[in-house]
Amino acid sequence: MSLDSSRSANSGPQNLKRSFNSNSSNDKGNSSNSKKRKSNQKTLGMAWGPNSLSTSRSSFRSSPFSDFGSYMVEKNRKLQNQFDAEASNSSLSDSSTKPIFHGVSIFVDGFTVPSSQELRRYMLNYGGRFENYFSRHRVTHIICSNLPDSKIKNIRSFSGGLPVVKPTWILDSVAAKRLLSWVPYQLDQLASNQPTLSAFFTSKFSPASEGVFTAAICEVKHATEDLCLKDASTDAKFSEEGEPSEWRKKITEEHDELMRGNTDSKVIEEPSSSYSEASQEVKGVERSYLEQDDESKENNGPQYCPEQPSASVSSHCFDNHSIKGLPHSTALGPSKQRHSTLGDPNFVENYFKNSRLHFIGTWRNRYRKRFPSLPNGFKCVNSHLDVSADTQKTAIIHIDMDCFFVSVVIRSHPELHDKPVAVCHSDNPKGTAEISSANYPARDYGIRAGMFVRDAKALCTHLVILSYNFEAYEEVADQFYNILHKHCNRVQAVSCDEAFLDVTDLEGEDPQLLASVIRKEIFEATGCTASAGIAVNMLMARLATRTAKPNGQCYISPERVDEYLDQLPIKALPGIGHVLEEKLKNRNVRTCGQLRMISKDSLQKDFRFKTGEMLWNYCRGVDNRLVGTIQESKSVGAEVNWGVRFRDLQDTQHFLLDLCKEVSLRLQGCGVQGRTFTLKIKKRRKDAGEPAKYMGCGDCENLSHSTTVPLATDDVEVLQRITKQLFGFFHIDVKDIRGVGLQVSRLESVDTSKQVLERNSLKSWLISASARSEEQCDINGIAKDRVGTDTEGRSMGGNSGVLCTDPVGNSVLRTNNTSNGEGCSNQGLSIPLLCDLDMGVVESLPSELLSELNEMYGGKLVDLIAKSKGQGENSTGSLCFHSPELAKVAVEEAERSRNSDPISLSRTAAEMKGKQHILDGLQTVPDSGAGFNSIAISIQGLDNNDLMPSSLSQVDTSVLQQLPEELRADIFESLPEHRRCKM
DNA sequence: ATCCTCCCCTAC
DNA sequence: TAAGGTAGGGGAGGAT
Ligand SMILES: Nc1ccn([C@H]2C[C@H](O)[C@@H](COP(=O)(O)OP(=O)(O)OP(=O)(O)O)O2)c(=O)n1
Ligand SMILES: [Mg+2]
Ligand SMILES: [Mg+2]
Repeated sequence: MSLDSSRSANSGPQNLKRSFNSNSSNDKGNSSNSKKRKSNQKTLGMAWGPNSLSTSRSSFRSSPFSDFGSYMVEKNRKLQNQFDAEASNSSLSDSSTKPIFHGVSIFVDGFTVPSSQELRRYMLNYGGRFENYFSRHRVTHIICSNLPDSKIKNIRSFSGGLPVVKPTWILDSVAAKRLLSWVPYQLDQLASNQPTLSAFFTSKFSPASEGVFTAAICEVKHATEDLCLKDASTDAKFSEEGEPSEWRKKITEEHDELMRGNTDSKVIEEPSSSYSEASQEVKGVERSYLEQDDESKENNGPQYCPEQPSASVSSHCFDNHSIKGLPHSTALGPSKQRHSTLGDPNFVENYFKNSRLHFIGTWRNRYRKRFPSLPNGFKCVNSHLDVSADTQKTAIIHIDMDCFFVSVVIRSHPELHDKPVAVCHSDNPKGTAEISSANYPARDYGIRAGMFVRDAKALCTHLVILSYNFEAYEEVADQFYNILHKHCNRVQAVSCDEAFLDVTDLEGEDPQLLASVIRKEIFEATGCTASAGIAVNMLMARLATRTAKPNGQCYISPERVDEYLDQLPIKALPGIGHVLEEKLKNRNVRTCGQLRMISKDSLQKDFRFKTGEMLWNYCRGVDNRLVGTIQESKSVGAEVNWGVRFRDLQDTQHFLLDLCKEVSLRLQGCGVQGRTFTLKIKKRRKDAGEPAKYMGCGDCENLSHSTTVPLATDDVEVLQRITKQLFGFFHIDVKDIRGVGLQVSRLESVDTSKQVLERNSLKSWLISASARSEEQCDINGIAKDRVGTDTEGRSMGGNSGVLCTDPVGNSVLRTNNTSNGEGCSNQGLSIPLLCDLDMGVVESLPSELLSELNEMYGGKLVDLIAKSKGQGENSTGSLCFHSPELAKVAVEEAERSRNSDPISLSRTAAEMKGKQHILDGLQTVPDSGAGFNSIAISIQGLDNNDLMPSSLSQVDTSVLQQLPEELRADIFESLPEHRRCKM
C-alpha cells in the first residue's frame, strides 16, 4: 500500500527503484540485478559490477528490458524450485534414501527401460537431478539405451562429448546404494568406438562432490568448472562429427520422443501417449531452409525495409538544412559524438535501420499488412459468453521460437549450434552493446538478452557473437505465421516469434498432436525450432511454453494447474515485472502459492483494482482473456533514446523534424491520421554522470506534453508545427536532452468509409459555418464532442463566447455551437455547391484542409479563390469575425504560424499568403466587434518566444497585445493552472 | 461519473 | 565504440 502510493509522486517510483538496486552498474539494468544477484550471485554480480551510484539506475525506466533478460533465470529457478520441492517431498516420503546421485544430472535421450519417468524418480529420490532438456553445461550424463548404428552418429554430435550411459547404471547404483562408476555402463557403440572418451569424461565430470559420496571410481579430482567447461565447448572433436543437417534431422526425429518422454513428463505434461508416434514421417527434413522461401516470398515477399514508410523513415527525401553540421561541440569531443545525433545528419534513419527494438516494435504493423485480419478470424469482442455454456474445454496453444534471433542466423553456421552463441552488434569484450538473444548453451553461462556484451563475455569468454539479419527474421516470422494460419484461423500474434492459437473448435484434432505437427513444420520450413505450450487458457499455455523450451512442448492439464503454480515464482507470471515482483517480495510473496494466501480485496487495495484482480486470477491459473485477432492500433509513434546529443536549438529542431517525418510516414503507412500528439523528452538528471551505456541516455527524468487538434492529420508540416509548439512547453536546456519521442493517438482511419465521414464532417462544418456567419453568433447549447470528428475542446463557460482550451492549453475561444456542425456531420451530406461556400471561410482554412477540400471539388476551388481574391478586400470583412469557426481556424493557423520556422513558412507561397491573410485579420480584431469573442489564442506563445523564436512570433505577440486587457486576462485565467505556471 | 493528461509498468 | 523501440493496460489526479 505504501508502496504504490509512491506512484502519485513523480519521483516515487524512481526512488523506489533506486533503493532496490543501489548496486547496479548498468543504469538500465537496475532491478534485474537483485534477481541476478540471487540466482547467480557470484558471476552475475561480478559481471554487473558493484554499483555505487544509486542514481545510475532508474535512468532507463522506459527500458522495459532492463529486466527482461532474467526471465530465463526465473524459469530455471522455477524448475529448480519444482525439482527441489519434489525432491524434498519425495525424500520425506522415504527418509531412508541417500543422495547417491548428488552432483549427477541426467538427460534421458529417447526411449529407455526403465522409462524416463522412472529414471527421473530415481534421480529425485536419490539426490540427483533430471534435466528436461539437454544442456552440455548442466547435464553430466546422457542416459540412453542401445541404439541402432544409424543413430549413434547423431548421438555423438548431439552429446557434445558427455558420457552416454545405459539406464542400468542408475538402477545398479540405487541397488548398491552408492554411485557406481558409469564407465562400465557406457553405451556399447560409443565405448567401442571411442576409447578415449572415458578419459575425457572422467576429467570433466567429477560429480560435484561433497566428498561424502566419493566411492565412485569415476570421481576424479575436482577439476575446476571453468576448465571443464572450456574443454567441453572448445574442443570440437566431438561436435564436428555431427553434420548440422543430421542434427536437424535428429531434432526432428526426436522431438516427439522428447515431448513425450522428457519435456512433457518434466513437470506437467499429461502422460498422454497416443499422439506422439502418430507424427508424420519426416520426409523433407534435408530440404534446406534456404530453399524454403519460395512460397511466402512469391506470395508477398516479406521484407523488412526500414526505409519503407511503415517500417521506418524514408531516406533520401531530406534536405539537411543543418548549416552548422560540423561536429564541434562544447561539451563533447568529436570522438564522443561520432555515433550521436551530432555526428550523423541522417541519424534517425540510420538508427532505426539498425535497432533491434525498433524491428520488433514495428513488426506488428508489418504483420497487420501481411495478414490482414481474416474474415473468419475471431474478433476479440468481450462477449461474456463465458457462462460456461461451452461444455467443451477450451484448448489454447502458445508457440514461440527458440532463441529466435540466434536460431535464424546460426543456420548458416551449423558448426555453432551447440556452442554458446549470441546476437549482438558488437563483439567488443569491453563494449556496452546489448545481447539481443542468446542460444541455450550460452544461457547456461548465465547470458541473457539485454545484457551488455562485456558482461556476457565475462561470463563466457568464448561466446560467439553473430550479427543481426533483420530480413531473415522477417522472413522466418512470415513462414512461421503462414504455417500457423494454415492450421488455425484463430491466431493471435504476440510478436514476430510468438503467437496464441485457439484450437478449441478444431474438433477431432488433438491439440498436442497439432502442436507437434506445427512445430515440425516450422522446423522443416525454417530450420529453426519452436516450443509450444498447451492448456485451457492463454496464461497456462504461455507458462507451459516456458517449461517446454527449448524445442519441446508441454501440456498442462486443468488438474495439474494448482500443482504447477504452487511453487512458481510470481515473476514468471506474465504481467508481473520487476516492480510488482519487488512489491510482492516486500510482502514476503515469492511464489504463486504464497500469493494465493492474499485475499482479492487486499490485493486490490494494494495494487489497485485491475492489477489486484489480475494477480488474484493469475496465481490461480485463471485467465479470461480470449484469443483474438490483432485490434486496430490506438497510437503510432517513434522515439529515440540512444545517441541523442544536442548542442543548440537548431540541432534539436533538425532532429524533431526528422522525427516528424518518421511519424508522418508511419501514420501514412498505417493508413491513419491522429489528433492527439505527445512529445516525450528524456532529460538527464542533474546528478547523473555519464551513462553506463555508450551513447545511452543514462539516468533521466521522463517528461511529456501533449496537445489535441481538431482535425486528424498525418501531414509532416502540421506535425512539425505541433511538435515545435509542444517542445516549447519543455523549458529545457537542450544539452540535457537524452531522448525524444513523438506519439500520435486518437487515431482515425483513412480508409474509404472514414474518409467519407471526414469529408462529410468537413462539409458540414463548412456549411454550418457559412450559415452561421449569416446569423448572429449564436451561443447556446453545450458542446461536448466526444465523437470528435471535427470540433474539440471543452466548454469553459461564459455567456457571450466560450473559451475552450485544448488539452495542451492552447486556449481557443469559440462558441459552443461549434458542435452543431458535428451534429450534422455524421449524417452524411452532399457536397455543398461551390457557390454556397463562404470564401472567407475557405481561404482561412489551414493549407492541408484547403487542399483536401480542393480535391473534393476537383481542383476548382483554388480557381475560385483566385477569383475571389481579385475582388479585393471585400472578403476580409467576413473573414474572421462573423463565424466562430472561422475565428477558431484562423487562430489555430495563426498559432501554428507562430512557431513555424521561416523555412517551412516560405515553403509554399500560397500557404504563406493564407497565413498572412489571417494575421491581417487578427490585427483588425479590435475593430470587428461581435465576432471578437471567438478569437483563439495560444497562451504559451506569450512566453515561448525565448525558446521558440521565429519570424512570426513578434507578429503574434503584437496581435495578442492588441487584445483588450480584459480579454487577455480572461483568457489567461481560463487556462489550466499547470499550463499557466509552466509557461 | 467521465474525460483528459501525464505518468508508470509490462511484453517482446 | 553502437544503434536503450513500440504499444497497450492501467492509475492518479484534475477538470468538467
Ligand atoms: N531484450 C530482448 C528480448 C528479445 N529480443 C528479441 C530477440 C529475440 O530472439 C526475440 C524474441 O524474444 P523471445 O522472448 O521469444 O526470446 P528468444 O526467442 O530469443 O528466446 P526464447 O527461446 O526464450 O523464446 O526478440 C531482443 O532483441 N531483446
Ligand atoms: Mg522466442
Ligand atoms: Mg517470443
